[in-house]
Amino acid sequence: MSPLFCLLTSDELQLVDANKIHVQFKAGETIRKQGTFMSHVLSVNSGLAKLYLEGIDGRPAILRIVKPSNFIGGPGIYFDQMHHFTITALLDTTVCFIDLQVFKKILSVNNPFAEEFLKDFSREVIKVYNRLIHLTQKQMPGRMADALLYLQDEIFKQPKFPMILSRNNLAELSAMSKESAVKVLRDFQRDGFIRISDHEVEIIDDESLRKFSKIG
DNA sequence: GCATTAACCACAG
DNA sequence: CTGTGGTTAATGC
Repeated sequence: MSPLFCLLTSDELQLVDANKIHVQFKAGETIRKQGTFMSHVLSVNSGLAKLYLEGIDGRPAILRIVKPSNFIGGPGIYFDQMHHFTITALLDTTVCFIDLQVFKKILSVNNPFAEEFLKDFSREVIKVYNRLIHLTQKQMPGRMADALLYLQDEIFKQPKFPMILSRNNLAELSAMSKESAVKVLRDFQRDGFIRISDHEVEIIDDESLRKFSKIG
């Protein structure tokens, strides 16, 4: 469960417990769809999922990878009760759904919890601002370096990790065509920055990738 | 002009 | 899904 829920009283925790359900998703399945009614807030228990915007012609732009204990609310909670992004499972994934009305009810009476929720939400907004800058003002190698470093630093926390994302997924994460993603990754390999074997990526030259990330 | 960047397309494995 | 090569358009010396 997300650390957010540590701030609940035992009564509130019981209320949440009574109004939540766990669901198993297979890799590739859609967990929530952009534009549909938001009935619950989510917490990922196991697995990995991608959270993305459906842009022009439904073309995806990945906002972030969601990992276990991540809480997913979204800007629709207090606006239009809609999902403003789609979430699909990258691996077999279990998700805990908490009734939205119950969640809002607790927010209205538990101040520390509400503050922590806002803090969490604000952090996400700031991250999106940062991504916007990176994606609009960097060239392809810089954006791909960002994507790889993001996976290393924030998702897997180690330089060697399973190749969970297809070339196409990496392209969606770094806002470029899949062809360009293939070419940039090939260049990175040729220059010895990374190694990609079967189902694993290894970041060999962290330093150079960070330089690319910096200069764009 | 000439080079660079990056998308789009067609196509092959 | 992955990879290649050619074409095209925009932008920058």
